[in-house]
Order: sequence, then structure tokens, then C-alpha cells
Amino acid sequence: MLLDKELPKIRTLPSCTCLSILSISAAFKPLIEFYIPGGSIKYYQNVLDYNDRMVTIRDVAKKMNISITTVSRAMDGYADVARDTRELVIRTAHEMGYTPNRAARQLRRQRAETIGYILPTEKPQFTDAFHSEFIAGLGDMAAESNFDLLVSAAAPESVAEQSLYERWVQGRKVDGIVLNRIRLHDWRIQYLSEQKIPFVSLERSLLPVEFIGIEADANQGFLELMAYLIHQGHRRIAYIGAAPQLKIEMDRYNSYLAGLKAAGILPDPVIITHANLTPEGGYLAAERLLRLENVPTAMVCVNDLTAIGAMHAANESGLQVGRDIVITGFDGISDSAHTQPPLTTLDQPVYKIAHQLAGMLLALINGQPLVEQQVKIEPKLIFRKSTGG
Amino acid sequence: MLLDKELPKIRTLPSCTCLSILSISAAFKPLIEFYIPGGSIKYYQNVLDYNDRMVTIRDVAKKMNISITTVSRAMDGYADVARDTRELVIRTAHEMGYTPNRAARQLRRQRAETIGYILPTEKPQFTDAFHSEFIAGLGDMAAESNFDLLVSAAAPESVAEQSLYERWVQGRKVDGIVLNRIRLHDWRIQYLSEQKIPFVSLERSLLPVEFIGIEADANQGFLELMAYLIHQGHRRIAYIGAAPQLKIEMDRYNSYLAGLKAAGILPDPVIITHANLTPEGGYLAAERLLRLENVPTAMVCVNDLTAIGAMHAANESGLQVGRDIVITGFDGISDSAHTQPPLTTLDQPVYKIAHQLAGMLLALINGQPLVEQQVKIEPKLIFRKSTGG
DNA sequence: TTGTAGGCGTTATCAA
DNA sequence: TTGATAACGCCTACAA
Repeated sequence: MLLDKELPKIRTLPSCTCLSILSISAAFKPLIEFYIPGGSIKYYQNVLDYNDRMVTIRDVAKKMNISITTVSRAMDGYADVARDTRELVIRTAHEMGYTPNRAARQLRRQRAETIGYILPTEKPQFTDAFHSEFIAGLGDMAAESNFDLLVSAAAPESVAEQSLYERWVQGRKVDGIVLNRIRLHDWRIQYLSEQKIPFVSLERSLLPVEFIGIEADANQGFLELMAYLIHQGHRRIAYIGAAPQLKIEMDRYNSYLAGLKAAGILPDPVIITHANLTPEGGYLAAERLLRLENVPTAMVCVNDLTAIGAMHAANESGLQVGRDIVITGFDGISDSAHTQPPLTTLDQPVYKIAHQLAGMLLALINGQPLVEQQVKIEPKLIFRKSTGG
Repeated sequence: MLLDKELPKIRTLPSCTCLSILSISAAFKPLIEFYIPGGSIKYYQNVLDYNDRMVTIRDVAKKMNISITTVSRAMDGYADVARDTRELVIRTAHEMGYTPNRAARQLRRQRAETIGYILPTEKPQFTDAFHSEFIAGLGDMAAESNFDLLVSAAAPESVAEQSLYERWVQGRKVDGIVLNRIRLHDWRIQYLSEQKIPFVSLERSLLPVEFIGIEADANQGFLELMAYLIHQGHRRIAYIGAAPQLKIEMDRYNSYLAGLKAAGILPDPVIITHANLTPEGGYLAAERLLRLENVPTAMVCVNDLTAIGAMHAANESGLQVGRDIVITGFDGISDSAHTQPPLTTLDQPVYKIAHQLAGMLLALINGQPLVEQQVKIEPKLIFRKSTGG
């Protein structure tokens, strides 16, 4: 089957990012049988018949007349290979198109070379641009260190979520985990701490556990936003939040309250409401608000998707957003620029945040010292038409 | 280091989906050194100190007093294990929390157990909901067969794209590939055919290569859509398409022309324009159209994102979409329900399409017979406010 | 129907 | 500074 193989052509291999979906459940593969005319049964194995074999470390070693050990160490950058040897090895490997076999390496190293992230959503159809950007950021950084990023989805506080984390941790599917949408008393943080598996998080919890990660400081921007609205003359400002046990909800809600307080406005529980971070949720919440006797003149939403839903509801009620009512978001997802009217929002550099977060996690995994354990980021206020002006 | 380990608790393992990002470039890991007081140097290896070892096939075999062979075959569903043995093995494995080690399996099988998909975009920040759903669909199906899905991004017809496909194919990163956004004369199809690596595609090319995949039939829906617009009285219907070498562009454009023809309307090249499937592109194209002397009264867009951008432009020109001008999309992404006004579109079940596509690819990879090689799907017309009504 | 043994490609240990 | 060798966990040809 193997022909005299031609070596792959020389090519540069720019680093790249790849998403990969994998299943964790045990593999019970269906049996495939072949009924041979003679009557015997064979197991069909593999149809692929590529035209050449993979280039292995042995091929490189043989070509250079050195041992595979040396090749391996040279490639991995160990100090105990002669400078010349290393350079030659790397060049030759490159020319031959050799890439270390990932499976073999993982098997030997007993590391997954993978970091994990579990989307806090019901379905894997994550239509929130926040998630896409977040994943892209994580993935790119992981790729830079030749790590995989494993992503799955599970509803927050569900049984599925718990068993997913357990499987990833206990089954060594991942060497570290990125957390997002932290809850105030988050079992995940406690669990991962106990299991002594490296993790980082966007937002901290209230648990007395050392926080390593990034925190977006909603306060400053929110105060500015509220001040702006109040300066415009708004006194009846509604709030559409998320589940109260979320850290972001607590932060943003508190900032909302602080904004009111700064202007001497008493919060009205009637126009303080909670949705679920989706357009659908925002739509329903806004609909309710708009049916009130004393309709609010502004709606401050906990994220952009909620705001998009709220705008939908407002429009349906015949209100022109930006003129009859004012709506704001939070996140700065790219869609927010193309809503009608474009959405005023607090812009977070989601991609960059995720990128840095993954970097911190990788440092943790590799036992490297972290320059900053706790990073703070200030979202930037972007004024668009949804708040008039 | 290893303590007397407690066996993991019993738990059910529902199948799950995971995205994983991985880098393909050769791994030149930075050297990490340890300066020990004595003066010697040690190589830092692994910080993790989990509390127990992984459960291997040997553990299961030992516990049951049978050979690992039997365990392996029972787990894989081979026919030559006694029914009782198999059941006992599976139950025991389950109880012990045993999951076959993926790396070892891949190494031995010489298969990546991975299918690949390269996003036809510049950046990995895929903000198009179409992509998210497509990926989710692929991933879920892959997961069902315990396959990974490798995802990366490269601009169509770029050098990066070509080298990415080459690396995946030649380096055996994937066992099969899913293609999307087919070009009329698509080098990928020719290349993958030559390399004899299994692949499936959404849309076919014009190349004389056997087509295995799914094709969305734009024609019927588009004709209905055009008929509807014309029935509403529209005579000047603009078209905002994509790059002309795309198969979807050809199909949808032809359907647009057919729709005009059916009503005896001559196409006007001035209001036939091309964008790039993004909101930004749609915005720019629509802006140009709206500056014409003889402004079109309707804009038919090649996809939802283009339509969203077009709506943005129309709104900025002071036009009320649905009343002053009519705009339509294609895809039925979830955002399209929350635009202002909600978008009339041709809805494709993207998730389901991707799911089925991956299923076909897996069958191909496993040498299983395909029930249907060529599947046709008819997008459903969804009328919303963007076309009045 | 079950068990034995060899090897997939890599890295780590130890000796040279 | 280098090389021989033994695992890592799994699958499978072959023998029993």
C-alpha cells in the first residue's frame, strides 16, 4: 500500500487557531461487518488510503543520522543540545514537514494540552456574539501555546453542568478551566479549588478563595451612563437585569442604584426587572414595563442582547427608540452598531479579555509566575442613537 | 504522590458536545528552568498534582479478572465477546468511571477521530450567527460518534486557506472535511478529491466531481418572495449579492433574475450590486443604492447580515423599512427576528443541515453506506415587518 | 470466546 | 552533549 513516498513540499507553517468539538461520552462504536462470499466475516476497519505516511520523529532522526532523543529535545528547546544541532534539527524538521504527533505526545506527557470552557447556556447554539468573541480569544491564545480549547455548553446550576465539570476534571480532559458568568456563591470555584486544578475567571465570586482572573469594573462607566441619562432629563429609568445570583448582575445593578442615588432619585421596584441575558428575555421584560401606567422613559439593560430585545418591544409598541424612549446595553458586541437605532452601550474588549484570561491560565498550568493575578478592565461608554443625540 | 485512591463516584455520562481550539503549528515550547540552591538545573515538568490517577483499561481488567483485550472489545461492541461478559464489562467500566484514553486510542488507530471545518472568514471572531449554528450542528453530530471537530478560519482563496487545508490533509489532522461557501470552480473540491480524503459540502460546485452533501434550493422560495414583492407593487427591486464566484450567489442571483422575468421586468444593472455577506458590506451597498436618482423601493439581500446592514443604511437615510422601503434577507438567523423591523427572510435550518452534513461525512469516513448522497433542502419563507404587512 | 504480545510516536530516565 | 531504552494506554493479529 505504501509507495515510495515523496517528501512533502517545504512550507512555512503560520500559527493558526482551530476550534474542535469533541465528545466525552464513552465510545461504543457500532460494529461494522463484511459478509465475504466465502461465508466468513471480516471487520471493516478503515477506508482511508492516503498517498503517503506521516513524517515521524524517526524519519527526521534517520535523515540526520542522529538519535530521536536529540531531535525531540532540540524541538522542545531543551538547553542540553548543541546550538548547531538544534538549529539543524529544527530546519530539517521544517523542511520535511515534520510536526510532532499530538496524540503520542499527550499520551506520553499525560497532559491533555487542553484548556476548557463551558458555555453558560442551555444549548450549544450560542448565538450571542459575546460568546463567539470570548471563545475566539481563548482559542487564539491557547493556539499560541499549542493548546487545545475544549468548549461545551451547559445550563448554569444544572446537573448537566456539574457532571460536565466533574468529567473534565476527573477524566483529565483539560489541564485548566476558564470560568465566566460567575455566581455569587459559585460551587465551581469551590470545586476547582479543592481539586487543585488551575482555573481563572472573568469576574470573581464572593467566596473567600484567592481570585485569579479579570474583572470588568462596571461602576465607573455605569455612573457616567446614568449621569448622562439624568442630565438628559430622565427621572424614570428602568433596569432590566439578569439572574440575581450572577456577579455581573450584582455589580451592574449596584452601579445602577448608585447612579440613581447620586442624582437623589429613589429606586422604584416596579421598574426594576430581571431577564435572562437573551433578546427574548429582554423583549418580555420590556413589554411588561411598557404596559405600566407610568411608563419609564429610559431602560438600562444588563447586556446588549437584552437591550436588543427591549428595543424590539419598544418598536412594537410604536415607540421610536432614541426619541420616545431611551435604551442602553452592555458588552459592545458588533451587532450593537447595526441595530435600529444603533445602541448606546458599555464596550468591553471581549476578545482581548478572553485572550489575556487564557494567557493567565496557561501560565498557571505551566507553573510560570503570573505578572498580574488580578486584572481590572474599564468598559468604555459608546454613545449611539438609542439614547438620542 | 499517589494516595490510596478512592474510586470516582458512579455517574451517568450523557453525550455532550465540545468545541476545542487547537494549534497546528509545530510546537517549540519555551524552556523552563529551575535553579536549585545547590546549583544544578532541573527541567520543570508539570505542576498539576491531582488527587488520583486516571482509570485505565488495565484497572478495569484487573478488577474483573479478565484480560484487557476482552475489555477493549466489549467496550467497542465487537461481536466476539459473550453477551454476559460484555454487559458486565460495560457496567463495571461505567462504575469505575473509565473512559478510553483518547490520545492512546488515536495513536494506536492512526486516526485523528476528527473532522474539520474551515470558516470562510478573515478572522476567527465569527460573529455571524450562521457560523455559530453551523459549527454547533457539526459538533453535535461529531460528538455523537465521539469525533472531534476542528475549526479554523481563513479568508477564501487566500494563501492561508490553501496551506491550512494542506496541513490538515497531509498532516492527518482530520479524517474528513466539511466544505461550505463553495466557489463555482473550487480548488478545494479538486484537491480533496485528488487526496482521496472524505469530504462533504453544503452546495455543490460546477466541477465534474461527484457531489456528496446538501444543497439548499433557493429557487422556489426566491420566486415566491419576488412574486410577493411584485404583487405588492414593487417594480424597482434591487439586489445586494455576494462575490460572484460563490455558488450561493449564482443560485440566488439567478433566482432573483427568474423572479423578475416571471413578472416581465427587465433587470437593471444599476441596482444589482455585490457585497461581502457582512452587515458592513450590506450597509455600504445599500448606501450607494439609496443615493441613486431612481431609488429602488425594495432590496433583496443574499443573506441576513447583508440585509441587517442594508436596513441600517436605510434607517440612516430617514427611510422607514417596511413602509418607505422593503428589505429581505436569507438564512433565518435568530437575530433576524429582533431587527427593527423584524426581517423577512428565507429560513434555512442551519443547525439541522450541519448536523446531517456531519453525519454524511462520518458515514463516509467509516465506510458505511450512505442512504442519500445528495440531499436537497427548501428554505422556508418567513414574512415579517420588513416587507410591510 | 478469551488471552498474549507487539507496537503506534513521543518523551523521560539513565548511562555513555 | 548525545544515545539506548522503557514506558504512556490502547487496539488487534494471532494463538489458545
